[in-house]
Amino acid sequence: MPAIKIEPSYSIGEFADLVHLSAPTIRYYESQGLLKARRTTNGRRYFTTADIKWVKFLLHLKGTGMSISDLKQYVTWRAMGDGTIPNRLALLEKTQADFTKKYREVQHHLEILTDKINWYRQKEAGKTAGREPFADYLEKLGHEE
Amino acid sequence: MPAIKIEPSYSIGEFADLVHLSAPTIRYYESQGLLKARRTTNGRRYFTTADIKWVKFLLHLKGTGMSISDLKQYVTWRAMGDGTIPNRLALLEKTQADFTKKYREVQHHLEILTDKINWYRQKEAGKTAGREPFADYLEKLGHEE
DNA sequence: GATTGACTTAAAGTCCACTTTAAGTTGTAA
DNA sequence: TTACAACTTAAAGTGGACTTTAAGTCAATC
Repeated sequence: MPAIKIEPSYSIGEFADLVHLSAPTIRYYESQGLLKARRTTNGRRYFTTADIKWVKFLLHLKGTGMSISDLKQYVTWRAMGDGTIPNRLALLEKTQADFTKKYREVQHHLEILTDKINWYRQKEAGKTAGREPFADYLEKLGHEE
Repeated sequence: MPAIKIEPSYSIGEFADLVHLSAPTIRYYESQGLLKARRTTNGRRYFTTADIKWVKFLLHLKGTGMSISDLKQYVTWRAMGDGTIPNRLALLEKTQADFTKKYREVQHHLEILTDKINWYRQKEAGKTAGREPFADYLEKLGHEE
């Protein structure tokens, strides 16, 4: 029995598959300072389960609209220790506020799209006698603009 | 009293302001076939209230993720008459399906972001003794990954 | 021991949706 | 009538986030 548990390690190709990114994208992220890869003696990158968790979290942040440079700022602060928690918190709160605003906007776009789809369906079914303009239809639904 | 109501008409600059786009963007959209501008005798574009409605609708579609070329396809079918309603309906339904999927994904990203913000707040308040890893915190909330 | 596939780097290329530039024309106000 | 803002065109430039290319190294299999 080994006294210590051996952490699995992954080549860049394996790692890329695990986080559903391409190997060049991983290298690009590393070049941007979003992650750090360890190296084998002959210079090849390898990654651990902790890296997988980190990248997955990064992708969540990215998914809420943070740019690479926002993420880089976050990472920089993170590396500086707990003293920068207020900075990180402020950055995430701003991201959250911006994203929530956009989220409400696209929700409205989706409502209009859905209205239009239903309007076409009614039109196809001959229920509007093919005549009611979409604007009138929207107004009837209370979805102006 | 005039016998007919005169439709207001807008120069490209006025029109751009009304729909919150730039004049070059309006020209670009026209060049892509997304809208048609009428011209004065000396070649200047002018627009009407119908154009405003159309652009606003276009922007809703765009807001749900339709690309310029998707929109162009839609416009082309629209110009061909009611025979293409099934085509347009299918395009909008696909847009809706794709968008709904993305919408759910970003919703999840937002949840993780919110969890992280709350985790930082607790950490700042000294409530986790500065020790509970974020992964554990997530797990407690049932928000894995 | 030769081939194959995965890795290494730096740099150039791609895509989309605009935006900016350049060079010129036109309409209105002082 | 001269200034100036707003318009016209075609073409080139921008930004972000990768992706692709080129040229080479390394490890494992036949």
